[in-house]
Amino acid sequence: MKNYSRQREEIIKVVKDSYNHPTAEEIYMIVKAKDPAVSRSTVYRNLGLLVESNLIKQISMKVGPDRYDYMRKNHNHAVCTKCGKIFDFEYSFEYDELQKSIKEQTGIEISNDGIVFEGICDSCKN
Amino acid sequence: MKNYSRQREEIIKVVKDSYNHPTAEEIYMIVKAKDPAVSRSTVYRNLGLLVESNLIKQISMKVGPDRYDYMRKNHNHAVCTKCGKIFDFEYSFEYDELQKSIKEQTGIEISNDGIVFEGICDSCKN
DNA sequence: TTCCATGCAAATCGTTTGCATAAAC
DNA sequence: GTTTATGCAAACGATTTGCATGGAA
Repeated sequence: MKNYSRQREEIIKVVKDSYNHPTAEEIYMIVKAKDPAVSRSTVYRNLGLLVESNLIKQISMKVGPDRYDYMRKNHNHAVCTKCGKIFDFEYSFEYDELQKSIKEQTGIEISNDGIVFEGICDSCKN
Repeated sequence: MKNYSRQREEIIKVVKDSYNHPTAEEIYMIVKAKDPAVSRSTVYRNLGLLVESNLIKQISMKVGPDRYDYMRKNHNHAVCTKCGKIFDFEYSFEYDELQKSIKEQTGIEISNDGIVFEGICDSCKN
């Protein structure tokens, strides 16, 4: 992410303005509406860069394509493993203790948003 | 999963005997060593069925193919988002409270193994 | 003898890559 | 003028599907 680009600027804007965890394809469609010449690879490439620089978060699940989330205040994600819908929620953990325990047992250092909660959502339960 | 099949039996056995969270491909290779005629689709199809009937657990990550885990006692998974390695660990949460909170805020009902912890492992930190 | 599971190959889906061109610095 | 980012199309990896066949109940 060394050089500025009009496309990247727009991609950031789109993710930032989306509060529904869009997929790469959805982001591509929105950007394309404004700039019909944009290519899918540009979207993928930039999403990758933005994730690396911690500007956005990438959420992978069993079901469907990855989704992206602009980094705002601390919140967690609960994912429906049937339909792939993502819900935000807030909950304060004993992070310190949990982190320490995981670190000791596995060597892995997790962050607040390194926890994904999976389950079945209301509408899929029927 | 209505009818018995020799192939399924072997697939279950392989996952059960693997303590390293194998991928579908890895499972396929092991089964194929015993039964060269087995097909990849059979492995995929059966893994899907076994996940549905809660005999095994499917773990998806940002990196690489899904991995499978035979259902034993309660343990959690910490995934390295760089190399995809999965570590087991044990930690007792305040599940009831957490579950209730998520349920209230999102409608999602999670189970113990519906929590995946993501971070960077020791060897990838270098 | 009626389903259900299999094997094979082709198709699909999400994503990445190679390469020539265009834009940033 | 030298990078770096783009657009396109082709390649890719993981998984799913359609269809004919073989095995289970």
